[in-house]
Amino acid sequence: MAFMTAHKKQNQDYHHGNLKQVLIDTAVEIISEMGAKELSLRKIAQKAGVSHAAPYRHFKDKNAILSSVAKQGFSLMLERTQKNIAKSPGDELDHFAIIGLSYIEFAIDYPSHYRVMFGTRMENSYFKDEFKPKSIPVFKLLRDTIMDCQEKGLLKDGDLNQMAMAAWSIVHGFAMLRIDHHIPDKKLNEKRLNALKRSVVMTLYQGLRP
Amino acid sequence: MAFMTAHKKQNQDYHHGNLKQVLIDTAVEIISEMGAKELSLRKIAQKAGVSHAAPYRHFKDKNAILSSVAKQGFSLMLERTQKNIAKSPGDELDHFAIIGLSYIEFAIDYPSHYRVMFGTRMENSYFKDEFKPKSIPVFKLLRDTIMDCQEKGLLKDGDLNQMAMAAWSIVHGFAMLRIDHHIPDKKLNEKRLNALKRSVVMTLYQGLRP
DNA sequence: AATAAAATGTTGACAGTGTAAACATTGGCA
DNA sequence: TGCCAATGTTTACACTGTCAACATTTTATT
Repeated sequence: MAFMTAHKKQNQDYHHGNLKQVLIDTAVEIISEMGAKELSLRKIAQKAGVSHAAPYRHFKDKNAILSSVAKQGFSLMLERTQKNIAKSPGDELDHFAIIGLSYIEFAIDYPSHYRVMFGTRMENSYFKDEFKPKSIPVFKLLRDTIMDCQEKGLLKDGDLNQMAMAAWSIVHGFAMLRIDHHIPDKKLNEKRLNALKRSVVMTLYQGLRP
Repeated sequence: MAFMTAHKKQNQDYHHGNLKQVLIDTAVEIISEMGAKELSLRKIAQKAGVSHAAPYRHFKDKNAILSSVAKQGFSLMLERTQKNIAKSPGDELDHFAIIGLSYIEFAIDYPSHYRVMFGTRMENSYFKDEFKPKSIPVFKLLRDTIMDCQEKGLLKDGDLNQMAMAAWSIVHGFAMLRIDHHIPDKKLNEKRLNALKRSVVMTLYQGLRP
């Protein structure tokens, strides 16, 4: 059956080499299609064409897979934000707004990732100390940008932590409300959604001006 | 064994009459102690001292119990907010700030309720159309208050929906980040938490001024 | 008061879940 | 080649939500 090895992912019964990444991707797919609540290890395994216990060779437990999804999410988010900033010729204040908009847009474009990234943390969490704000590059970027704006007098001279928290709160809140469907979907076309997004970020912006 | 009927809740094996409310309360307890993820129908039943299928006489399914928890939560939230407003001699703008603070404080004081109230909505949600913003009194109160402030020139003359969304976003975001432990608990004593809360609401406040 | 009906609670069953242990197969290295 | 570590499978167990069949208790009807 050598001819079957022509296409890679289909019929390599054993040791197909990149199962780890396949499982992560499959998890994301399932969350997208059926919601995080429906995600099960066995569904992941089945959809990946592998026995239900195979994932345990690559992940300690189910949470470990979710943790990987989150890690990939933070990476995507940073990348996108930096790209958007690089595209903009504006000053630091513009960058501040771009960070907020990028944050919201990432959440809307990758809701599965986002929900895993910012879901409830319990004591027995799969996010030991890995994903605390201080160790997440995107948050460092936010803080630095606020500081830059403060130094140039573009934002008010308040407590940095408090200002960063206000910023994080408003974009996180909007993103969560949106992807969890608390904002009615009806009659909210792309144009209106964009206006709403901008309005929310502008409120923040205005709230932190000198 | 007639003497056993002296105390009510203990030994009425059958038909104890208020099982429905007992189950709701037990659900809240379990969520508080072990997190929403750990909540199971069978644990509820066991803790309530009843067989594992008994809840089905009072609730269609597990989600129906959660729905009841949410309903009770909205009720508590409205009550508390109204009480806080009644206590305040201030003007509409003060009321606006009080609504925001009350919202955050409710979420922090009743995190189990709050998580159920504002958790992810899926298509197969237990919240059919019951808990849409428009039909929730607290949100009506928020909108009305913003309108009053606008009429008196206390808040800017923007789109009401957009302004309400900005307000909701920031308090929801902060509340969620807090109860889901994304804001590091360490070194955040009550005093600092209060300052943070106020700062967040004040940012919103400032962002919506004329 | 006797009895039928409705409400409420229990038992047993089933499919699906996460996870661990025992077993099987493969690929690479000596 | 032959061994061994890596990878995948099978089997098993306790737990979950839910349903159907059965048991008991309360309420309504005669």
